[in-house]
Amino acid sequence: MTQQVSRSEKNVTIADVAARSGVSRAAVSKVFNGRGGISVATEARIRKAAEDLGWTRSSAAFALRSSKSMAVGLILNTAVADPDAIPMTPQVLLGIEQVIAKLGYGLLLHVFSDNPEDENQAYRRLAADKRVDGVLLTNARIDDARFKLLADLGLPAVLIGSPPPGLSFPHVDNTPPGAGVDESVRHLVELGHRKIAYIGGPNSRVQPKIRAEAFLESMASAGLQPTATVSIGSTAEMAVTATKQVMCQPEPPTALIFGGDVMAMAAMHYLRGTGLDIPGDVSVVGFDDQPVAEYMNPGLTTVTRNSTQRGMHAAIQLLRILGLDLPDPGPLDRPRLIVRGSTGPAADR
Amino acid sequence: MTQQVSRSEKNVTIADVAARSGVSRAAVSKVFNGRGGISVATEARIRKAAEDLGWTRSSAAFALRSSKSMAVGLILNTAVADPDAIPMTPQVLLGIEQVIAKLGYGLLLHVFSDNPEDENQAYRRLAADKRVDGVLLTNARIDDARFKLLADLGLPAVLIGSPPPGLSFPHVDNTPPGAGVDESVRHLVELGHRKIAYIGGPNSRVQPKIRAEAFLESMASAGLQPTATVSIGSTAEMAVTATKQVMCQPEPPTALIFGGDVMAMAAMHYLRGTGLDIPGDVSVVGFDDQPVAEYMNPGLTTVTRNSTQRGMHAAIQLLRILGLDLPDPGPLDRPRLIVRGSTGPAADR
DNA sequence: TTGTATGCGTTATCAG
DNA sequence: CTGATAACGCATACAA
Repeated sequence: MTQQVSRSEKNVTIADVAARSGVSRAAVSKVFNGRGGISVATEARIRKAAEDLGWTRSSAAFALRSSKSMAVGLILNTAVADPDAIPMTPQVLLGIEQVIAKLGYGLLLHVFSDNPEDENQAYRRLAADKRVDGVLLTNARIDDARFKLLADLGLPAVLIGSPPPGLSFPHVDNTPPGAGVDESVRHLVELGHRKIAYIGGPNSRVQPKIRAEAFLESMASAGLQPTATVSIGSTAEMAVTATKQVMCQPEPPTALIFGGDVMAMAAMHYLRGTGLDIPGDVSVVGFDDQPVAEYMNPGLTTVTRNSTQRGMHAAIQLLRILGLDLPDPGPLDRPRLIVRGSTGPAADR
Repeated sequence: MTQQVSRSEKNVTIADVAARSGVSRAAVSKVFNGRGGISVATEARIRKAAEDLGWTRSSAAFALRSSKSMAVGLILNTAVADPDAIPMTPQVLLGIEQVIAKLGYGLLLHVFSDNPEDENQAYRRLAADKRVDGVLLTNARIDDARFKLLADLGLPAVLIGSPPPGLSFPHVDNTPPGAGVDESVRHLVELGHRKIAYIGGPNSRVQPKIRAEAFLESMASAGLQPTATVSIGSTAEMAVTATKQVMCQPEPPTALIFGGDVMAMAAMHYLRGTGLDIPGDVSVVGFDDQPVAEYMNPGLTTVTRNSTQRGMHAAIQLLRILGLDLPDPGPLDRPRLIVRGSTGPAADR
């Protein structure tokens, strides 16, 4: 029982604790920072005093003095075209939080619009403000200026995903970064598909580009020519547009691989509307399992990744850079293909 | 062109700005805190100097001195039963961010597991730490201790959703809080349905309870007896369990209203598996439009809310409590029923 | 209109 | 092992 919670909880400072336990403020500080030099008895007395007074160190004073904010920033940049979509699954967030919370770190969220100009400003400010000790990045662009900028600013950062080719930057991703797409292709080839198309996000983003390239490679190793490889955008609308276009070709594909589940689901919806049967006429594969992909009719065959783990590893890597003594988390789980009803034997035509 | 970005960006402090513009530190402070008393010319000089030096006030020092952290906390409590589900759509997050970011506030995210014991601790710490000036709450429980606790701690807070009945607490929700369910019932009644069941989240949560009650009221005003009202849990699995049970009754309903879209989608999936036609045999209605609800087959009839707006209003209310001079945002948009293919005329049996 | 002095709560240093 | 004391960077009353 902590008595009197609301007893005009003034600002109980370290001085109060020191006074109550009859020691100096420095002694209290030492105890609560794990720095030795305090006798066991004294430490117990100090801890008790702090407990009684309900004292917690002021994060502001701590930050000022130690220039550690004990917070990491998560920076999401939304696409202008699709302001409603945050390129981040809640699971990643959860993973990050799980790691940092128990180490006393907070997660400061930032959502920037996709405007490189004020983004520059924003990052500068972030570094100058020192509200965070490091940042987590997502959704890298091919010509992303953030990597150089952050390096210049000296702000520790870890990218969730892969950096642009040729650039070395701390990041967390599967190896190879295109993992998952190869399995999708293999699965379709085994089902007898020869005419396969890929419809994914814009080539200006690293992740979609990598996936498109992985598709091309996988097709090549299967000895196949892709029917189409479309890099367009990550929205449902764009997926439909691209699907329409691809299916209107003289030799339409019998299977479609998408860069994301929402794209795939939207396309399924559209295809059904045109009277095509899935998977009778055309097979559909998604990417990055959405919980609801399972409930589609037919269920969507897709690639699932351990998103919570992605978040955890990213957080761990960042904290390691910040100097915390954490074990290397090792590689990420390999993405897995989940076969459901949206893929079937190739139509015989 | 800001010259020399990486010129060992030491700690450029307010003193540097003062020196460069030939004034005292106090003058600089005054300019950047909107307190008058500085001549236009001097102010311009000061601002230019700050610009040149890339100076931003240290958030730590500011927080220490002014005891304002310029951050708000968003507290999510995940259900133990379903650790992968954050009870929060990204849109709400986006709405919050849009409001607070341009006012210089940061969003500090916290995810607690559903354990009331350490939750208490966590809130105490949150208040003591003063890392946030106020908090946003979600997912209220009927016997939620947080409201009293936060009041005791003097930590400003706004609940997204409605507080437990009988309790007054700053919050943002539709009026009435059950809005949307009534429309669903009316829609089904107009289609000729008489046997309607409701399957929603647990009664221990405020929101699900309110929705269940709204369902009962709407049924009563239509002169109907509900076939079933199940309060179970918000997961897909639980929705399926409940659906199975409800449909096995001697007189199964011809229409099902669910407390959430994921529940509805999972149930649709299950119902199809049992050979039932949607909406031929049974109509299905969801709640809180998920973008993908549209792509189900048939499309899911559901209630959509302006989630971004919910987030914005919650943030605005909190900032108003914190003393910012913002206009009252007024009421939320009323939820709208979106009729898609999952609802149709009542089966004739 | 501008400058000076002081304190916010903590940690680091260094002498006891 | 302990206790002063000086920063950390800023905001504010008050003096000029």
